[in-house]
Amino acid sequence: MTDPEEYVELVLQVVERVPRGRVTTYGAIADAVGGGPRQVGSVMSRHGGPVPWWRVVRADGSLPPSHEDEARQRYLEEGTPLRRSGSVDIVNAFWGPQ
DNA sequence: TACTTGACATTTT
DNA sequence: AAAAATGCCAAGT
Repeated sequence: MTDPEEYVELVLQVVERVPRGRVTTYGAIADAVGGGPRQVGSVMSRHGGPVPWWRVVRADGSLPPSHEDEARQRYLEEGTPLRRSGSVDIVNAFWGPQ
């Protein structure tokens, strides 16, 4: 059941489903596809290239520690609600797996 | 089998 | 508000 390859596909599909201008969290994805948030993050680091990885943020709205600057540009272009703290306004921008 | 590591989360200092 | 400590899950060594 759920081979590693399938698990990766599930995660990537959820990310692709995130609407423009919204974001989701690793925990939400983990809750939807199973496993733990760390596992989701690991999958993203290995196979998150071709998907809008900037729409996936940490639980408090902070950006991934590896590509914040890139992600911030995307947010400015897409009109994602940002906070003065430099993080995403997770309260208004959060999108959960439907 | 045991220890270490990692795009995390939550609670406590 | 920011940093450290603890818990969690799976994979690699």
